[in-house]
Amino acid sequence: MGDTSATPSTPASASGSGETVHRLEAQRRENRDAVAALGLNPYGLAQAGLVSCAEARRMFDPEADEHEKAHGKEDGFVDRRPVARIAGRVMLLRDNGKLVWLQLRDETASDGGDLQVAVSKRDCDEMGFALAKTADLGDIVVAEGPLTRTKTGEVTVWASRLAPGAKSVAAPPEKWAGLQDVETRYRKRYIDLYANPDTMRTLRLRSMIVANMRRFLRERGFLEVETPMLQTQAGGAAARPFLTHMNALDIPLSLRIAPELYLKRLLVGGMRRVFEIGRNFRNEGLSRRHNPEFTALEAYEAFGDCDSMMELTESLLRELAHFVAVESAPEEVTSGDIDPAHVKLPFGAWMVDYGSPFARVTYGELFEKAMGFPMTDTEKARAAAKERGLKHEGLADAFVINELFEEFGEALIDPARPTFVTKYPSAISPLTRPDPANPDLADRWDLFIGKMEIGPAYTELNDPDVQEAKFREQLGGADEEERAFRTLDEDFIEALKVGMPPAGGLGLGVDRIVMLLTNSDTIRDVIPFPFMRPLNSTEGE
RNA sequence: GGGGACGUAGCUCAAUCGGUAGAGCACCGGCCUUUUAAGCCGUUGGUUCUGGGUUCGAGUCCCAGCGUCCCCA
Repeated sequence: MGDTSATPSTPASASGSGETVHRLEAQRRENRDAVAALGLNPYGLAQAGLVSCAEARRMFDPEADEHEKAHGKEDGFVDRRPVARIAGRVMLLRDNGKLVWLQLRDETASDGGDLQVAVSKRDCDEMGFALAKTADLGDIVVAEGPLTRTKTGEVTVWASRLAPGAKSVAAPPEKWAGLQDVETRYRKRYIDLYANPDTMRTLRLRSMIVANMRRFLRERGFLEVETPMLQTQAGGAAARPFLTHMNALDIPLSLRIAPELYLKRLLVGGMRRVFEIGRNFRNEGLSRRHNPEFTALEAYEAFGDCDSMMELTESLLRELAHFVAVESAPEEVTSGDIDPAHVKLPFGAWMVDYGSPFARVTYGELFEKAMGFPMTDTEKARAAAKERGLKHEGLADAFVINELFEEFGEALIDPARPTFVTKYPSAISPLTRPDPANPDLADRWDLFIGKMEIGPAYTELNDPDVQEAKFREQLGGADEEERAFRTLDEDFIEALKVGMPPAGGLGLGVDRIVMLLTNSDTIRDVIPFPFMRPLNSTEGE
C-alpha cells in the first residue's frame, strides 16, 4: 500500500469506503472543511435569479462599463453596469494574492466559452474572498457582480459576492488537455460533459432535435403514444430480444424489439395518426452504429402509404436540419436568415444536402447500374455472387440478389445526398403490401444518408390472412435458436381480422439521425450513457 | 467470431537494444490587486491493467485473462 506519510492528517471526514483516501482527495476534503469553518455550507444553497454564462456575456453593456471607468470615482456616480449572478464549475484559477481570477463553465460553454470572474479583496464580500482563496479546480461556485471588461478586453463578472455551489473532492482532469481517454469519457460522462463542451453541445442538441420531432409530428396531427416495452412475445422485427422474468406471475418476458404491432393495434381501434419515440432493445452486437438499446421513431398513418411517409420523412429531416443549421450559426443569424431549401450540414468528409429534394431511385435501377444486368436475371446474379465470394449457397434467389445489392448497389448511393431506395423485391419484404402494378415488388422504401441506413417505410399489410401466412412462412424459415423466441402473435392477427385501415408505416433511427445532424461518427457520442462492458468481471463463472 | 493497435502518477503523455520509471499540468509550502494554460522559488506523488513465465535483471520479451479503439464477418 502507498505510503501516505506525506499527508499524515486523516481528513476530518473520511469517505465511507474505509479505503485509503487518495492524497489529492484528502487535500480537497481539508479545503472543504476550511469552507465549513468559515460558516458556509460547502455544498451550497438554492439560488434565485441565476443567468447562464452565455446570457451574462450578452448582458454586458460597454457604454455603462466605459462610464464607470471614467467616472466611477466621482461623487454622486451611479453605476449603470448590469449585475449578473452566475454559477459554474471552476475550470481555471489564478491566485494573484489579493486578486483571484476564476474561469467558470456552465452548460452554455459551447456558446461563447467560459466566463471569467474576478474576486478582489477590496470589492468582494469577505466570506467570498476567503472562499476564493480555498477554492479548488472543479468546484462549483456562485458569483454575483457587475459585468465589466478587463484591460485585455475580457468580459468579466467583478464579484461582489461569491458563494459555494458544491465542493469537488475528486481531482479534475488536466486543465489544458482535458479528459481525452475515450473509455473514461463514456464511463464517466458526468466528467466528460463539463470537461468537453462538444459533448455537452451534442447531447443538448439531441434533446432539442427530439423535441422538434415531437412538435413536427404533433403539428401534422399525430398522437404520441406509449406502448409496452415489456412483452410476452417480442415482435415487429427480426431480431433477438433480451429475455427477463416477471416474478409476480412467474412468466418469461421480453424487452421489445419494436413497437410496431402495438401501434397498428391502435390504428385498428380507430386512431388515425400515431407515433412513438422510444427505446427498443436488441440482443445483438455492439458497433459504432449499434447500441443494445436504441431510440426509434415509429409513425403510422391510416389511409396513408409509403409515398405519404416519404413526404413526411423528407419534410421532417429538412426541418430538423434547418433547426440545427440555425442553432449552429452565429448568434445574430435567425431562422428566417437560412433558407430551408439550401441547408447543408457536415457529416464526416461530406456536406449532406438536406435542402434539395432527396434523391429517389428504385432498387432495380440501382442493382442494374451496379451489376450491369437486371435483377430478374437470377442466373447471372448467382454467378456474380459466387465469383465475388458472397454468400449464395442455400439462399433463395431474392436473397442472393439482395447480397449483391447491399454490397454493390448501396455503394453507389451518394452519401451527401439523402436517397430513398424504393420498390424492394416482395420476396425480402414479408410484411409489406405488394405494389399493385407489379406484385413482385413491395411498396417499401429505405432511406440512406452518409452511408447509413436511416430507416424504412412501408405500405402496411392489413389483410389478416395474408399477414398470418407470411408470419408462418417466417417461423418456418427460422432456425432452432430463433424459434425459441419467435412466436406468432395471435392477438395481432385477431386485431387485423377486426379490420385495420390501409396505412403507411415509418421507422427512423433517432440515434443515427442525431449522429448525422451533430456530425458524430459514433453512436456512443449521441447517447448519454452508452452501453459499456462492466469492469471487474474477472470472476467469470 | 477473426485480425491489428493500445492500457505507465489524479489528468495529458515520454521511457533507445531488456539495465536506477520521467516530464508538463494538478497537489503541497512561500511571494504577488488586471490575470488569460498567469508568473517566480521550493517540494510531493507509481500495484507500469491483472495473473503467470523467460532472464542476473521485465514498463519493455512470451502465455493467459480483463478493458478500450480500429478493420473484417
